[in-house]
Parts: sequence; structure tokens; C-alpha cells
Amino acid sequence: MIEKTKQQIIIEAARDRFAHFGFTKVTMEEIASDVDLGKASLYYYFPTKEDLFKAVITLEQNELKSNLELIIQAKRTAPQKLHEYVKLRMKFFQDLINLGTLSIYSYFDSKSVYEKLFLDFEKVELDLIKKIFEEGVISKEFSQDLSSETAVVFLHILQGLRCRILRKARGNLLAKKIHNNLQKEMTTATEIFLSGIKFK
Amino acid sequence: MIEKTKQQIIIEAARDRFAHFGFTKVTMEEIASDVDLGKASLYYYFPTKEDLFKAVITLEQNELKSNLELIIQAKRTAPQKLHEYVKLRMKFFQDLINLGTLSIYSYFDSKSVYEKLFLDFEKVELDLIKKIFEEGVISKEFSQDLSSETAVVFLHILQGLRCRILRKARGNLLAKKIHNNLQKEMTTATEIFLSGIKFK
DNA sequence: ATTCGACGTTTCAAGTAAAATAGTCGAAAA
DNA sequence: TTTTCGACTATTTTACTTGAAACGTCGAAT
Repeated sequence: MIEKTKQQIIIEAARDRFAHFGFTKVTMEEIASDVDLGKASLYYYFPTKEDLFKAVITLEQNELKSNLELIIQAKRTAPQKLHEYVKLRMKFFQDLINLGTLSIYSYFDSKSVYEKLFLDFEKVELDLIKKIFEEGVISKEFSQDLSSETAVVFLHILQGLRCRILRKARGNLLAKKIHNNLQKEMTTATEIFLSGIKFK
Repeated sequence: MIEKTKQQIIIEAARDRFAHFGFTKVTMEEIASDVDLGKASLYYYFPTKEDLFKAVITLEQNELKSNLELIIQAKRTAPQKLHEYVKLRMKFFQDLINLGTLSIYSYFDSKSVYEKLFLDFEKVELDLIKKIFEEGVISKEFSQDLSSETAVVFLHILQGLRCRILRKARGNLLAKKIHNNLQKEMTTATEIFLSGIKFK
């Protein structure tokens, strides 16, 4: 067991708070007392509250990223990989706290600060999806004239379907029904998409 | 030339105002003076401001609906129809004023009043898309095992792509670039979708 | 049947004062 | 040297007030 750095401890405490209450409803003092430190001590590790927040997001995103990479490395057909990618992505956005609740808050806050983080992550996702597509092209599972724009569109469809739900859900994210439905729609969309780019 | 009823005149004046400034930024007095009436007179025709607003939306939606129906009635292949459907739908949401700006406001207002109107229209759209799909199935242009859920997913993809852009655009709807891009993505998505449901 | 002026009521924006909180700094502890 | 914290400042948020603007009503007039 590797021992955690103080930063990691702080980040995790912050994550738990932010996950529940969102960025604005959490004070640095609360986080500090969670880790038995004075508030001023937090500022020794993180120059601003926002930087701490960013660190939380980055942690979550990295966790997601490494899990998604596992899928790509696995020995599966490209279509299978894509399906699993979609599934895992949903699971993460659903219950792996921060990214899920966050998208709702960033929805309203529209702070350009986080936008950058999410844009960066979009690039990461794009690379992963492109990789699946490229593999599929090489293995002749996918059509040979797949452009990289295809990956963009696919990701945007996933984002769009989620975005659409987010708009409707408004608070009652609890509603399992909604999420089950989203799950289903994403699966269907993926299937049709796969059928559409299949090698003939 | 059929002469317009007073209601129609009022609705059109209201539409012009709402289109520019949105629901909250328009007063009943302004609309009234546009049609040379006292404010109280408006209330003779429309019980509340919201009812007037609803009438505007309904007008716009009906206009869109009848235009979409023209596409379906035309003599084209099913894929062509779907492409044109998507194209026209975009055009309407883009510059046929109210529906476009409105979705942004309803985004934030989240007034459940309008939600119902939009849900109703979703049903209309669904029927139209289903009709295209059914025709395609009969003419053996589309796969025989197309469920009606496929139409739902397709519509939701269109909505989602738009929703996603809306979230990003935030005010600068002017940005032609963004809309061109959206146009492109929707076209690409439609192509892949079509290829995915094609009869084999 | 339609219009309107005058009025009551509600909603909303601007302003403000008090409280909460982000962030600083120098000294102390480890 | 690295880490912690108490006390302080500056900024932001919040809760509240208030006056104007706007919704909606009603009875009289046309």
C-alpha cells in the first residue's frame, strides 16, 4: 500500500464535499476541518479554491481515462470495444460522482475555467475513440473511408444525448428510469452507428 | 387574400417582439401599441401573457409542421426525404426566429408551461419521422426490422446535437461558424444513420 | 362585441448593510 | 526547511428593503 500524499488526502476530501454540494456550497474551512487542518494550510498546497477544484476534476478524469484505456487494450473486436466504451462512459458519468453532478453545475455556472478542462478531456476521448475506429479500419471491421470526423460526430452524439437528458432531468437525477432510457438509447445509437460504418 | 383576424395580427406582432427580445423583455404595452390597441384590449383576446406566447409558439410550430409535411409528400427516396427533413428542421430552428431563440430561454426558465408545448411537438415530429421510416421499409430502402424506437433515437440525436451546441453557444448565436458546423455534423450523422438502417 | 383609462397586485431590479468566505502573512511548531 | 495556524484583510454572497415597472382586472364608454 502506497501512502497517500497530503495533497491526495485533501483532494479526496474535497471531492466528497463537492460531489454532494457542488463548488459554491462548499467552503475551504469545511474541507480543511475534514482533514484536520487549518484553512490556511490548504492554501499551502493549493493556491486557490479553484485550483483545488480543478485537481478534483483532473483526478476523476484520469480515473475514467485509465479505465477507458483498459477497454481499448483488451482483446475484443472493434464493435465490442465501442459498445463497452459507451457503457463504461455512461456508468462513470452516472455514479462516479463528480463528473456527473458537475456537468449540471457547470451547466449553469458557465465558468470558462472548467470549460477548458472539459475541452481537454474531449480531446482525450476523441483520441480513444479514434483509436478504436482506426483499429477497426485496419482489421477490416469498419469501412475504409472512415474519416476522423466520424469519431467527432460519434462523440458529439453521445454528448448530445446526455446533454438532452440533463436538460430534462433538472435535479431529479435520481430518476433511474431516465438513466435506463438513456442507456438504451445510447446502445441503440451505437448499434446503428456501427452498422453504418461496417465494412462491406 | 383572406383578411387576418385581430388575434392573428396580435400574434404576429407579438412574435416579432418575442423573437428579438425574448419572453420576459417584452411588455404587453409594447405589443399593444404595435397594433394600436390599449394594453387592456389584448386581455380581451388573450387571458394572459403566457397564453399569447403559447399562441406564438403554436403558430411557428404549425408553420414548421406544414413545411415538413411537404417534404414527406414529395416524390423522393426515403433517404432523400430524411436528409431534407434534417436540413429544413435546422433551417427553421436557425433563423425562423422564435423557436430558435426560445429554446435558449426555455433552457434557463425551465417553465414547465412551454415544456408541454415542446413535448407535444416532439410527438408531431416523431410521427413525421416514423412515416419516412415506414415508407422506407415498405419500399425496401430500409432494413425490415426497423422498430419505432429507431425513429425516437434518431430524433433524440438531432435534438441532442442541437442541445449540445446551445449549451456551448451561450448568447453568441450569431456565430455562423458554429451553425455551419452543426449543419455538417447533422448531415454526417444522418448519412451514417441511413447507411446503418439500409436494406441489405 | 370591442376598446380603454384607471386601479390593485405582483414581480423585479437596484441598492445596501451585514455576514460569510476566499485568500494573505508573519510567527511558531515539527 | 517544511509545514501549520491564528489573526487579519478584501472580496463575495446573502438577506433585505424599496420604488418602479408590468401584469392583470373592472366598470364605463363606444
